Amino acid sequence: MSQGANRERLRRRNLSTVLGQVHRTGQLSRSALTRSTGLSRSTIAALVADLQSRGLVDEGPPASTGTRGRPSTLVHTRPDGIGVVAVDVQVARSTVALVGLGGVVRDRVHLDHAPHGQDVGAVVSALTALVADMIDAAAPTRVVGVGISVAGIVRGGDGHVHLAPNLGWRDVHLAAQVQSGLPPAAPTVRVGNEADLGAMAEHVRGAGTGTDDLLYVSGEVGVGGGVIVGGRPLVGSAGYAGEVGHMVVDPAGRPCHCGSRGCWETEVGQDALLDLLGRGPGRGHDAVDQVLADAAAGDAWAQDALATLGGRLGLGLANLVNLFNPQKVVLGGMFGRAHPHLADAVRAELDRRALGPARAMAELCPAQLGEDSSLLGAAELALSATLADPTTIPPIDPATHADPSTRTDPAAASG
Amino acid sequence: MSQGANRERLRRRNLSTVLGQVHRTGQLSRSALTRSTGLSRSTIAALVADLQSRGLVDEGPPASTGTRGRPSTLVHTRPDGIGVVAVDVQVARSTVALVGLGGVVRDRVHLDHAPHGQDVGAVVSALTALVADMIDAAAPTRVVGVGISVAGIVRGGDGHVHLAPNLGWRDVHLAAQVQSGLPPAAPTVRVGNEADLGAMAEHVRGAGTGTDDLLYVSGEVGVGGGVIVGGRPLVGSAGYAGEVGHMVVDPAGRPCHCGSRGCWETEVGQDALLDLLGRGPGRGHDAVDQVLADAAAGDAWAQDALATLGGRLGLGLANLVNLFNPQKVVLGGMFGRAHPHLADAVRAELDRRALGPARAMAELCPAQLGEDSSLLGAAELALSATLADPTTIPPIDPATHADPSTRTDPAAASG
DNA sequence: CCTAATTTGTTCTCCTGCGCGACGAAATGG
DNA sequence: CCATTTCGTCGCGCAGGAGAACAAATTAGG
Repeated sequence: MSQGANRERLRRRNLSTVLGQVHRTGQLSRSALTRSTGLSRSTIAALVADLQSRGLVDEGPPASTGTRGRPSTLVHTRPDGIGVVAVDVQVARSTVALVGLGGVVRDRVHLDHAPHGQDVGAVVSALTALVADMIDAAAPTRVVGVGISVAGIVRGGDGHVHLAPNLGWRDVHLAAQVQSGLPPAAPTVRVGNEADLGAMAEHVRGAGTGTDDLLYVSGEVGVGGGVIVGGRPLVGSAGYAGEVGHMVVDPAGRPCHCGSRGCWETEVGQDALLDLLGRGPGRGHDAVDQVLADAAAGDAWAQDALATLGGRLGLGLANLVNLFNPQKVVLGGMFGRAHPHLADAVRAELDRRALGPARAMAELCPAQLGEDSSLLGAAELALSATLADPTTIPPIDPATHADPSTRTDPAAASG
Repeated sequence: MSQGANRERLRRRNLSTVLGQVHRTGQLSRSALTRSTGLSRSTIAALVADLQSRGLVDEGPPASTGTRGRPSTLVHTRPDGIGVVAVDVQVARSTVALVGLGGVVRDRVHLDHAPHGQDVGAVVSALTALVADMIDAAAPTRVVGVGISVAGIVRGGDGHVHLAPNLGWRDVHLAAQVQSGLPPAAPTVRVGNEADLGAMAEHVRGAGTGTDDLLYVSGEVGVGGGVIVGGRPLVGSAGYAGEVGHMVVDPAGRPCHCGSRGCWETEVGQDALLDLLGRGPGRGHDAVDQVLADAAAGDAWAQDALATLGGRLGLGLANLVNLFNPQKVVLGGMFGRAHPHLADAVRAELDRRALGPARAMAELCPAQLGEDSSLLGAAELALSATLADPTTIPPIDPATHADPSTRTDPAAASG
């Protein structure tokens, strides 16, 4: 249950703390590290040197801060140190990207899918090939993880996709399939839910920076949710947590594909918006953008529809605010794009439904990372093992000449 | 943000881990500690000796386990070492108890309240006096904390009760008031929500032992909820999290005292049950017990009413299961007492509404601690600071003769 | 009843890893 | 140009956990 802490774990933890901070901020002085960690200067020096020997960070020239005293050395992520391959699987097309430590997208490839459903195996094979290519092309950057974002019900432990309705997937062992299509020395493949990963990304480098309790709700065809609790993602006992889309908001409401009735996403999903305007549930994304354009141009009908949607959105958000007491409520996807037209209605409903103190501290804001949020979240997922234990990255020993297999994943043994 | 770990904190953490395990299990061998913590035998010996010197634990004679080899020394909580005063504030009467390390209730006093509302100040003063008496009477046990359970919206940080509808309280600085009524040397007073504390208690020593992700839902006049996520209580950014009672399950439902409509607790609270049977919203608790007795005696109307209530309960629980993906759903209060009559209807609704994988792993069970769950949770709350940092308890130095002020709280400085 | 095997407690030494103080280096301010 | 401030580096001290060696306490088996 509770782990004891020995020297090894102590060092690991401190390395993890320092690397994590550099990763988040990208650039940070040693003295800032001493302050934020409470560790001494000599310890910080030793930790940074350790991380440097593993090729994870580098020190740059000190930058004057205008204050008195000797300026502190800057620590930054090493551009070609390590990286991960992040994959965002979407309906129309998927994205495969090489993301470096610090969250920089260094390379990006798209894969268009056939318009009306495609064999799951074919999609997975094509993606796997792209991942393999990207790992190869990344050299000399060592790829330490692969993260995949899927809009569906994903078991965290083994990356099994139980159901991804919009992709038409059911019971796909995604992580295992991709892993088996990669060379044996390839890094571990992990899979996460799109919204959970979006929440993570917004928490680390988006609208939720510096906020340890946030709620991310993303509107697409369905509605996805991700929760950060105390700075950590809420996963539940098997990684299924955060499924906000099927929260019942009206027991007698419209039937949902999940078998229940009156699920939130039947009320605030793409089709619900189009239905409000009498436009059929056709090609969702483009039609929604049309509504947003209309509303922006002053179309009262579109504005009304969005306000109605905002009310329904606010109803569900009120429940979630009561349950999670977040500092920020970040709206992503369609809700983020429609934020200007929704916000007033959402806030009004929150005022009506959510309990006073929890309501008062929950700040509503749109996502900042846009299309990239799930992709960057997938990168965070892939990086998480390394961030938690930087000692899995072997030191670059100048004596022993660089072994090509160094690019493999030494983190596989970690739990 | 992320704390660095130095030697001091390392030791603190290890002491905390060991003490926490002894506290939970009450009795545990040294060798079990080495296994569960991963620390060496010599380290465990040193840690236990340290805790022993602070009067927190003691070693008993080794008990043969039937296996080969030398039997391991048993470590148990020290009966008269430290304790906390736990208070459970309820409508009709409150309880003040002295609870020792290990969760043993060593003394218990009740305070009956006037039938129809009483001045808040009078209640608080009376409780404070009882707490002070109990601290005095506890000697030589050192009282290291005071924990109070209240059915209401409580700010975790400073123990401010924003609203406790059933008590008729609004904006009561409960922690501060009680604290100011105690001697200056008295330990810190903390306040928590009844259901959050109930969840904690069931997690530590009730139906949720060994379960790190559980959901506790308690039915009284209203409906309270507490969530344990990854072994830790879900508090949110200000401690307001877990307010399940005002989850809207029917936007056009009955008006709730909170100002919203169709809140879950208007559908499954005590009055909702009585309403189903055409019995007015009178004296809740006794009337509910009568319904339960009727149902147990075979009264079909009562059974039907409970089944209907179970369906509504299941609806909300389905939402929560989707959101939190718990391993266990623990029903407390009225729901726990009515479990035999509710369970089938709840399970049926869960099957219909909750998503497959999350539903499959969520086990429904009644609470085990009954009336005492919030009280024991309050004790856990009061103990938490000491459990997190046992070094706040000074060693009992035989050289320096026992200082009477040792009974004060050295944990006040902890964050 | 006695011996072998096994597991644990105890003690001792070793060594890692962090804090601290001293000193030099690099900036600002007057 | 010097005082002041802040920071990096180096050396030392030390806390605390690991591991080995030995003693102790039990079971298994004859």
